[in-house]
Amino acid sequence: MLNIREIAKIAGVGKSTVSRVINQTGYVSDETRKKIEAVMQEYEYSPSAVARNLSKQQTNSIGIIIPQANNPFFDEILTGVESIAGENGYTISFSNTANDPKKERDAIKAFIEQRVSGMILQPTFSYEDSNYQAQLRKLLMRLHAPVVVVDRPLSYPICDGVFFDGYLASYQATEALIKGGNKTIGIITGNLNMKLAKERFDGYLQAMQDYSIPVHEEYFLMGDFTLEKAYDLVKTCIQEDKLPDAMFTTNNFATIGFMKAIIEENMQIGKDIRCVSFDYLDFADVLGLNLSYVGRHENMGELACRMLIDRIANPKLPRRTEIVQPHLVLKGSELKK
DNA sequence: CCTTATGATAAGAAAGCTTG
DNA sequence: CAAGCTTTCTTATCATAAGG
Repeated sequence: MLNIREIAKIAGVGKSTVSRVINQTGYVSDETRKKIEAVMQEYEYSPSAVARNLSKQQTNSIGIIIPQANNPFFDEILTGVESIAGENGYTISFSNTANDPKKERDAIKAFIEQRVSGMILQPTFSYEDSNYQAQLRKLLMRLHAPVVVVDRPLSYPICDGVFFDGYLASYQATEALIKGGNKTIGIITGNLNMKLAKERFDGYLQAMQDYSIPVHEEYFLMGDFTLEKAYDLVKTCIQEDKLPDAMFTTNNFATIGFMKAIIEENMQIGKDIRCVSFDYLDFADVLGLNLSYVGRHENMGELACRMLIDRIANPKLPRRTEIVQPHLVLKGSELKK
């Protein structure tokens, strides 16, 4: 494989000139530029990213950290980041933390060593813990690159962020179930110590209150955003014959656990019980479930990546926070016939 | 003396080699 | 045996030259 020096020799110019052609910087006459381009094409020259990174002391890559790669919602974020990064000439490095703060720290350290140009971080479940945040802050200082936090807001924000109005989303989802004619509406929550889970519960409660729908505590299924827990809770409900008219499932795993239990009992969503889910599951369409859901109005990954690239180009911008709005999609599973 | 154009050189990390 | 130079490849910076 040829290097820049050999290309320069063949073209009969200095390697600085070749470098200027590659990077479209500085002064190069039209004539020499064409000549160099012809040589580069003929010998299929491609610059060494290794040497380029060494020289520039950075990699033109964006690090992305996601807590749970098997959740379709996080996949959506990842896909969004990747597409915007690609359009702008960045590559991405990916790390999955499985919600483990230690793994997250290791991932950030690896990105520090890689000299990433920026990082998109979706923190672990510990995101509200002040110890965790103090450690995180220290590490992020060492990164010397901008960071955008996604989906889980730190209580002491230290960088740009893209978040979601989960309260409003839950309100709208619950409202859809109410307008769908359901009299008793249950909810599968996450751990309510988490702000993210709490606001979804609060949005539900507010909608119920605004429409004067009585709430029954037996329909509050206190879950933890896992499939197994949601499954167990719904199973118990069915066995005790205490299923409400409709269920609002507040994350993807709650939805899947719920569906598993329902399908296992030979019940049909839309017929035996209504449902609106938080976030979109494409396989629900494949199964013909007509599952209504409240999704995100914009792709949070795309938004975060644009924000990060802006910040890399312009480090002195004031700190920015964007709140993505909900997007309700009704397909029929909310209607009591 | 400024603009355009080009080449020489240092810097960047680390392994391998040479020299004292 | 250790200090120091070379090598890898590219970019950024500086120096230089020509032409207006």
